[in-house]
Amino acid sequence: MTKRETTILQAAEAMVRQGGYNSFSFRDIATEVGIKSASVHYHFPTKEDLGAAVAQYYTDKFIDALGDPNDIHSSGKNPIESYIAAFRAALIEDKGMCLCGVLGAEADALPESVIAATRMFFVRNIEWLERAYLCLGHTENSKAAAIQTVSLLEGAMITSGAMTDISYFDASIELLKLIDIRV
Amino acid sequence: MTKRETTILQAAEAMVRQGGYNSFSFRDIATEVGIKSASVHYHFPTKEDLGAAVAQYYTDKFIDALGDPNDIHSSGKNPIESYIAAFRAALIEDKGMCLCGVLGAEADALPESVIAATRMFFVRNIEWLERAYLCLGHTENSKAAAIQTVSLLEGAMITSGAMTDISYFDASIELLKLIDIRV
DNA sequence: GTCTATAATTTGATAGAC
DNA sequence: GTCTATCAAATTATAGAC
Repeated sequence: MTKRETTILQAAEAMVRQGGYNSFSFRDIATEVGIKSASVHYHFPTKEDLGAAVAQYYTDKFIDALGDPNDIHSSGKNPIESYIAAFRAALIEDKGMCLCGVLGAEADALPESVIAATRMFFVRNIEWLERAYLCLGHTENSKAAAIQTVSLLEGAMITSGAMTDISYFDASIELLKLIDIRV
Repeated sequence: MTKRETTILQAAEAMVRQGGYNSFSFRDIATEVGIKSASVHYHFPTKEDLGAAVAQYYTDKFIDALGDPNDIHSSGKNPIESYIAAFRAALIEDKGMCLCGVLGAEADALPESVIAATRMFFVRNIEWLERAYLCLGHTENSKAAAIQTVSLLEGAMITSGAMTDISYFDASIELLKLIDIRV
């Protein structure tokens, strides 16, 4: 992945997170990056290529930023709280939805490879969360707790975004605290 | 609202729920309904008009189908279970996302009146849920419980849709049962 | 790698006949 | 209300020069 390609993916990420897969064009990306649309096609021949690449780029970046749940736990912190903080930061700092939450909502009309990349976001996040809950002692319900956590956070972003009020996000995630009492 | 306008809104609803606001055109709607695109413009002059109308149509239909939470409770049923069933039916029978969940995810790039109509979906759903939790005895946390419920259901639809596996929806909504123990 | 130029199609929208 | 006809702009994508 060259620097230019990374810059293109960053521009695409911002636009998908604001309005979805069909809300931007190759010209929009090109203008933002400071090149021409034909040059964007050189790096990503079709929009499907670009869509799948940005979903994978976002997922890699997101999972990488989380770090290892066991390491977080070993250092005395709660990995679930770290995970929640990652979503909250994405909502506040980037002022945007979760990229794969948006693509997931539009999934029925997306090209196959974009759907596949979007699905991988959820697979890898649920894997991460399951390991986090396991090291917190949830030996029986770790998979279910993981699914519940990612679902609630995706929904909290949407509710909060639709209401344009971060307090709806914070009110939503309070529900996650109830998972702990189930250990 | 004439029959023709209702038919147009139903076609638009299906398309938004499949792929979002920018995934369909006036021609798509016209073909589906069996008329020409100019005729669609006669009923809904701009796409913003159509978008706002379909969000309001969907919300009215959804809230109306729920009925009154007090009546449900009086008849011996749990209104929250009725609410969950409404979302599950929307996911299975229509094979689509929540229309306002999709629009909420795309909100940053939608026309003002479409965002406003989308926000009303969440306002009215939270109101309904708050009344439901109140009649179940949640006198202190009814608003928070309402927000948590709609967020989790919206997120459960996205996760389930992205994974194309309804079991992710069912695993997600198990978390709502924990709200009861908080009464 | 990036550009100019352009093809082929689609899009939201309007004018005016019936 | 619906149609034909049309428009101007935008869209994805390609060919070929530099």
